[in-house]
Formats: sequence, structure tokens, C-alpha cells
Amino acid sequence: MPELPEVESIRLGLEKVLKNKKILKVTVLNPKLISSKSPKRKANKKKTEEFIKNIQGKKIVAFKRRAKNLILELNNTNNEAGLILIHLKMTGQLVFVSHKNQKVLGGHPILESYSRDLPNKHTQIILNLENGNLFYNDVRKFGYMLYYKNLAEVIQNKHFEKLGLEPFEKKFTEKYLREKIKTKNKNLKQVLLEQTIVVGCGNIYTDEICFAAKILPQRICKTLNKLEIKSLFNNLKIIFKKAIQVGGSSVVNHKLVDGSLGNYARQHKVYGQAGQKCHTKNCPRILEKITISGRTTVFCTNCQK
DNA sequence: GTACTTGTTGAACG
DNA sequence: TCGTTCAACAAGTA
Repeated sequence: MPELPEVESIRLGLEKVLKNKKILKVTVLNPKLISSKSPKRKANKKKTEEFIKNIQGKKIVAFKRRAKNLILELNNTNNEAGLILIHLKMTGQLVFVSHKNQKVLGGHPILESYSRDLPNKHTQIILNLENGNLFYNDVRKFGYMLYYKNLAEVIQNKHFEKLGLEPFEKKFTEKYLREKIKTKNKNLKQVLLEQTIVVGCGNIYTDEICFAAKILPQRICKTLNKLEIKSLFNNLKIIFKKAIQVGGSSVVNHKLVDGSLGNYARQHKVYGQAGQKCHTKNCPRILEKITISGRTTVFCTNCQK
């Protein structure tokens, strides 16, 4: 499940091979993914034609990220700009295969579809570039690849507009987090998942960050004291930073793959470990599981308060 | 066969 | 008009 570190790793891995490359041809195998963000979206022939017309022939001039969204900035010789907004949701995967048959991939770690010939049954969209082909694969087809004229058009989307700060931007400070959090009458997990204060936390990293910060995810935000918020702030940054470093190896050159991919190597301390003994040294407690905001939540009642 | 999983959207509420 | 809650989307895995 790509959360911020995975998405950033994809960006880092693909930026080099995609930048300043022209999109020669676009193949939309699943028109739903380019039609809209809505879960109930329908395939639309006209939209597909427009999508192709709008990006074919343009050059990728920048590859950026905002929260868990990837943004390919485009331009052409007539100076007509545009951008492609990509969200991988739970199971999206981007794979670039160069003309020399070198692979760079990132996103959902499915070994099978990674190693299988491309395109395969999970391939939804293909961009043929000057130096190779970019495949968008998505098992559950929740993701999207949308064309926009400019960033202002993207921001018109209410949810996008309400996105909080990036964890690594300068404006994201301990004081900012404290000011925002101390008024919230909701539990910490819910608030982190909302993306409205700080972006990037999904179900997995939220539990990991709460564990590292020694705070129970069900705690009501306004009951957190200064020291706890400091711990939350520090650990959020530490965990994302570490994960990006490790996640960097999830974007691999195919020639280096020895069967064990880096993105599996993520060291989860609580996620998916309910019922097991807490990983903290000398802690005898068994990790507990509850549901918060409809999502599985795992924690240690001894290590987290 | 059935339950469970995921991030975001938008409908439905108060 | 606003905030909040929750089903929906799809398909693989246990």
C-alpha cells in the first residue's frame, strides 16, 4: 500500500528516467482510470480520446509529489503545458521498462506482476516514451491517472485543497502540529488519516508512528501534552525518513534484483502483528487490535499511553 | 465459500 | 453551509 514513503521512493526512482522524455504514444486499456476519481466512475469514450490528445506528443518536464499523489508536468514545443495526476491508491504500481530492457518499478509489491511480461492483465495504461515504456498496473483498479490543464485546476478538488503540510517542508514544525492538534476533539489515528494537518500517513504508518511516539492511537488529540506532541512530531519525521531510505530500494534496477525486494523489508513494529508479543525489549505485553475509523489498529498498552 | 484488507470519494446525515 | 460519518469501489489472500 503506497503511503508517502513509497510514493516518494517511486518519484525518486523514476524521475531520472522520465524527465525530459517525450510521450510518443498513449494506450488506455482501462478507460475508467482516466475518467475521474470517483469510485463509481464509468468508462467514457470521449474522455479517453481527450486524455490521449492532451498528453500525446508532450514532454515530461518535471516529476513531482504532493501527499500521496504523483504529478507529471508536461509541455510541448508550442509551449502548451498540462499535467498528469497519478494516485496509486492501494494496489497501483508504476513500472518503467527501458529499450535496453532495464526495469525501474515502484508501488504495490506484487512479485508476480513485477516479473511477468508487460503489459499483463493488471496493466491499465501504457505510455510509450522516447527511451522506453511506462506501465501503470493496478490489481484493484482504485487508482487514477488524470489530465489537468494546470495545478489550479487540480486544487479545485475540495480534498486536494484541504491537504495539510508535507512532513518535510519547513512550515511543518512542532509548534504548527501542536497548535493544530490541541483543538481536535477526535482520536489521533483518525486525525492522522484525514491528511488535513500533515499528509502522508496511511493505515500502516499511522500505527507505526503512534507506537514509536509511545502514544495510543485512540487518544483524543486535545488530551495530548506538549511532550507527547513533540514525540509525535519527531517520530513522524524519523519514520518517514527511514522508510524513504529503505523504500528507495523498492525502486530497483531489475538487474540487481536477487529475489528479495527492498520494499518487503520494511520493519513493522505493530502493523499486522496483533496477538504477538510486543517487540520492545523486556516488554511482556501482547499487541492488541481494535478498529478505528473502520481500519485495523494495533498497539501495545504497555509501551503506549 | 466467506471474511478481511486498503485510500479516497461523495452521499447522507445533523 | 458546514462538519462528521460511513458505504462504496475490486480482487487477492487467509
